[in-house]
Amino acid sequence: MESLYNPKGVEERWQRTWEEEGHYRADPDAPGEQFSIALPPPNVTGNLHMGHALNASTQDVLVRAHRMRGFNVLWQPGYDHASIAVHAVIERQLLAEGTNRFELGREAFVERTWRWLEEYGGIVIGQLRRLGASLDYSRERFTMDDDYIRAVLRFFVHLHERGFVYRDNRIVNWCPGCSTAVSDLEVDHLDVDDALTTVRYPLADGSGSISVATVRPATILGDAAVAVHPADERYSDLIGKEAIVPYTERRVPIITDDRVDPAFGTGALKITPGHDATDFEIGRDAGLLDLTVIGLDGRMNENAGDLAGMTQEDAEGRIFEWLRQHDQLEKRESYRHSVGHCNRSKDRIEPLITEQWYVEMREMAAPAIAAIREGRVRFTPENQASVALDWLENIRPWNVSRQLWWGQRIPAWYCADRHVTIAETEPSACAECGSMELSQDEDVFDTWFSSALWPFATLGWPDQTRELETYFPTDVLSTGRDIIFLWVTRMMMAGQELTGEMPFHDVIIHSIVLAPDGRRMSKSLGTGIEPDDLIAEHGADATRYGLLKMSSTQDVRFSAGFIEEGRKLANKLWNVSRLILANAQGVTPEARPQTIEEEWMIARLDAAHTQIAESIEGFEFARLAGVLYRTTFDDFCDWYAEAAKPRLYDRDSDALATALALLERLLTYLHPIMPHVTEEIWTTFPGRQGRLIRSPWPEPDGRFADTQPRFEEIQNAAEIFRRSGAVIELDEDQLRIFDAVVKPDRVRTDGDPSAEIERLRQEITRAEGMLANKRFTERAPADVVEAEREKVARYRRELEALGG
RNA sequence: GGGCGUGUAGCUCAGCGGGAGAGCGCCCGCUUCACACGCGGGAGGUCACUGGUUCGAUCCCAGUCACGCCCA
Repeated sequence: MESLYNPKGVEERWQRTWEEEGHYRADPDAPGEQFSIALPPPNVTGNLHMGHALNASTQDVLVRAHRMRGFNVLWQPGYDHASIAVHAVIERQLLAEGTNRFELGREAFVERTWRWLEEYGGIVIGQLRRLGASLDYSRERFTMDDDYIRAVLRFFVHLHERGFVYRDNRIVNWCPGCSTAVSDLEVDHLDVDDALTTVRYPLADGSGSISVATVRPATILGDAAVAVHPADERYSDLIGKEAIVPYTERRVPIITDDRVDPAFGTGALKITPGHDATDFEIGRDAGLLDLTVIGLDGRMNENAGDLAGMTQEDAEGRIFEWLRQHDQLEKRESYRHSVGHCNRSKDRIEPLITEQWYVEMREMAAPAIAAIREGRVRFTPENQASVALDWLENIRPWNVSRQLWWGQRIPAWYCADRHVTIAETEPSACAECGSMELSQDEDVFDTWFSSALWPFATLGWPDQTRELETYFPTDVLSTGRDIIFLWVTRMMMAGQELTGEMPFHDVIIHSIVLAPDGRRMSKSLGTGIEPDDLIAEHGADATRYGLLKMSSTQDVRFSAGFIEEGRKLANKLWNVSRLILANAQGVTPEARPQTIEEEWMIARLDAAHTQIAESIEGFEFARLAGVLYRTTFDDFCDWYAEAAKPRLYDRDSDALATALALLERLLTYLHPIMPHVTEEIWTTFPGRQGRLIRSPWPEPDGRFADTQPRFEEIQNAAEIFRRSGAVIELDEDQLRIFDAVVKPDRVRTDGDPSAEIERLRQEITRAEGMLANKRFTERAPADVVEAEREKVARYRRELEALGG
């Protein structure tokens, strides 16, 4: 064994071996209680980023720990098809080739997409292998697999049968860049510097005018009303009159609506139902006309009269010119406000009226709300449950159609009379009129509509497979905060609706690893850190350890120190193993404790055992890493191994057998978080067979908890000696350990205990001060008071030993 | 506007009712036969601020000031 642990070859070798030997494979017929996790499907086009790596580390700890505890484990991998992202890539390619998807045709477009994915898609899961993620790679699924598509179509048909599905002309978030509608959740609101224009609208009866403020003058052409707040006295005598819309010179009513903010602009709002979401709602309630003047391409459409075909900017220019000529332009001032942008293409969202498929969600939300409230689905950290609840309680209809070609095509067919037939497979005739001339809806489903089925569609649903029977419902879902609405709540709703069960009972929301500057990692700013690079530099074990150690409940800035700590831990473990194994040829691991340090180390492992169990059950992975670090460095290496060294050098067979057994136990505890180095060491034990990955989880010993105080006396004596050269009295056994660990003949001390004496005197003063306070001794709990008394006694003993 | 969260050592973070902690960095000393990715020692903190509750507050409560994220 080399003196420096080099993870490089070791990690790759074990990843290959574990997978080849089938340790990652799930067998639904195997014994043991089930434990299953569905890996949140990464985007098929993506690369492994920090979130993936942290999330996979989290899940792998749970998966490996449960496997060792004898559970029948499935960790299910796969991809989602990333409808918009992939579609956009292909469209960009076509544009560069001087063509477009319509020239190419739907079938060829989809064919080309598959070919592109074969070459460039699906690399994240391979990268997870390098992290040591023990997914069942043989079960990889894709949301565009034939079976999966069948499940998605079944979902839609089911929702249709339940009466939740409808088609409607409503205002949507239209992304001109992606040429599709996107859901509210796919829109980011960013502050934008705009201009606020105040325009005078003459009253139709010639009695004056009313001024309105707008950030989008081009939409004036689509105005259907002017609205004021009902309580706004400034305008009370104008209500019911008509105003004349500039440029088009149409007459529109002046109405009231309490959604108007009297503090915005002049307090009078132009209502343009075709181009603003709030206006659309006001317009619907007031029975106004939905006039659209901007088309899907973002340009003025045929309703814009002589401005048709112009860009909005050009149209605005013409409208300004007209306003100036007619002296109706009151003012124009700079204005900063929040504007929706597509979170894919970053284009400014155009609110437009289009016909889309919607799913009414309220009825489906109710069981998900109940499950969270009743604790049947728990969130960690707990406060994330309220985020999910808040969204579910205010849920809105879901626009599930996307005007794209890459995805599951909506199973709705139309006859010449526009009757709709919804069916899983292509119908031979219109359900309403029997017409045989049918054409299928051109749109595909929102990607999240399909991934909502992930925890069970990957197991074969709607067929009742062995996998579904064994592994569903799954146990844990681990993901990032931004995915709660997009996915977690939707999986809960789909699960209840289709299987009658919540798809998991625990949701872990992992922290976000920020760039060192405290902002989200950003490729464009160059602040991204690639997990692959960390693995190459420090090893997968160190990367896993570091990511988990740095991710407590709050978001955290990336700090290489945590990864380096993991690397040092691996190296430390490697070297203490060298110490033990170098002397242990032919020895069988067996705990035969005969000395204080051995008994104490067993007690320390027992204590660690409890804390490890608590950390895993409570999903406290940073705490888990901390416990393992301290147990390894402080307890095992600094104290136990140092104390045991003389007997190991003497090849004392009891000491060696015990050392091997204790090391084995330590390796087992460390395996879920650092699988490679632990497996590598474990395998080199004399006469070893089998694999650590499949070894049983240790049981605590429980016999030696009372060794703690006697051992702490040694540790305390060592500290005082090292600081001051003063020797605290110890018994013979304790002295043996003290000599082995401290090596007093080699320690150079100043031999000046005065600083130590001063420190102890201060401590005594503090504790005696407390004890002199009657209110403390009377009101504080008895054990607290007693503890202070004991401290004073101990400090006095130590002071005496120092000659103070 | 509503919600969630964070301000603790130079840095990144634990701790959350009874003596302020870790890792990294810094200083000093160690080629001690597992490890210099090491060992030992040390310096460094009005635990954001102001009140309150308590025998006792970094921890609980109220408010203030900063910062972050989400929803509308």
